[in-house]
Amino acid sequence: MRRSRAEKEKSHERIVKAAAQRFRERGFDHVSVDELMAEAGLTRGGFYKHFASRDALVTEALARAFEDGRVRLGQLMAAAAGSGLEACLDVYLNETHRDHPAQGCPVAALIGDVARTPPAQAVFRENFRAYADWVGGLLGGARKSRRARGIAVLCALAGAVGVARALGDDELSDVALAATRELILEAAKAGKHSPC
Amino acid sequence: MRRSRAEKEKSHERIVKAAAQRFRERGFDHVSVDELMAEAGLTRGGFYKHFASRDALVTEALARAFEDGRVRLGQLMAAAAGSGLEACLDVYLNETHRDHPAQGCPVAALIGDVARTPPAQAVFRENFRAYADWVGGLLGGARKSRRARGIAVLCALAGAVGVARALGDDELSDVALAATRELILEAAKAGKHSPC
DNA sequence: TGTACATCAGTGAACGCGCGTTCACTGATGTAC
DNA sequence: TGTACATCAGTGAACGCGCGTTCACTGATGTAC
Repeated sequence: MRRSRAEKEKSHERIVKAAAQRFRERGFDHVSVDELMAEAGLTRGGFYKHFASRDALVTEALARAFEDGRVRLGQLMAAAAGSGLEACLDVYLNETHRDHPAQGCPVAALIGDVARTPPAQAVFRENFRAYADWVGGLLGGARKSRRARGIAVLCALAGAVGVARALGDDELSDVALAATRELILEAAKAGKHSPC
Repeated sequence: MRRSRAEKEKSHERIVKAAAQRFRERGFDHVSVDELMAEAGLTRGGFYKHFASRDALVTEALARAFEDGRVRLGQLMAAAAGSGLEACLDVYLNETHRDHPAQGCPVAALIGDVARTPPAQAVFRENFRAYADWVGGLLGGARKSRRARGIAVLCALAGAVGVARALGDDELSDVALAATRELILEAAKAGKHSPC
């Protein structure tokens, strides 16, 4: 039976929210429309009242994942001891983030999938740029190079968490997180008072 | 009709070789058994004379991809101007590597897939460790911390190439590669004569 | 070296399953008067 | 405010397709004598 506009919007939200989490958890594939609709308390058939295709949901869910990530990062940074770069590293490079991709950074969770899903790349690009600029803002040193250095730091962060997840429960997994922290801090220190 | 043992081995090689390339190119999914058998000049039905299951091929192909990568890296390093860390960065962080995942580093191409494919993780772990130690050997500074720093550098490298691929043709893609080069060089310099 | 038989690499059709998408239908919502 | 009708959110069955896996079959290879 028909539902009110407000209820439709709520349903839409629930689908996108579920997708943003499940996609980060298991990738764009390995999550079925059926499963997402069930998690949103609906059934298969209604999906196309909300999205033109599964790919359309992928795009929207990716944008939502970046938004989630921003919000969550904000919360954690506010709670972290101190602030700035070190707080960011603490919040990103830890086991909780590694073990809970569904609530984590979409860059770490979805680079591989995005590389093979052209329709999602525009959303990825825009949001990656914003993330990188935010990270760049935490760095000292020359203002002009901050965007570039922000990008490099974000690549290193995502690479470390991605590798840590691929390594599973190994001890190397923890080393990857800790060593990346040191790598970034050393580079940041060197970047601050340029030639030493 | 039956083939000789030598021919079977050649067939096996062709399948694994094709798989090692296609998997890096498009991920573990998005490559069908049919396609791989065809690329090896065979037909679907014979697959199970070579592998117990598709997953078994995934594992074997991942190991092969690491081997390929090692060989290729060796060749390119030998041809590169100078050697050591800078040659490694030149060889890894460039557009050719970004645009040809099939011949490239399995860490950059497959971290996401491996994280979601437990049976492949043992192979990944072993080979990642070997790669990281090799990279660590290119770094100066304290011997004890070289493994850890090698791991961090490899994470940063893979993260940069992974992100560059996800960004597609954007200018940010080139920035990610160049900025990661700088990040690693700065960190390596700082790491050499520890506190400055 | 030659012969007879078992083995088995490779073929191509078929099976079964999951999944994205479509469709006829229901009945509450939204709208026009 | 009330009534009549069109709209459309959500349902559940069905369709079509791709893919991993199985299977009966073929004929060259490997082996035992």
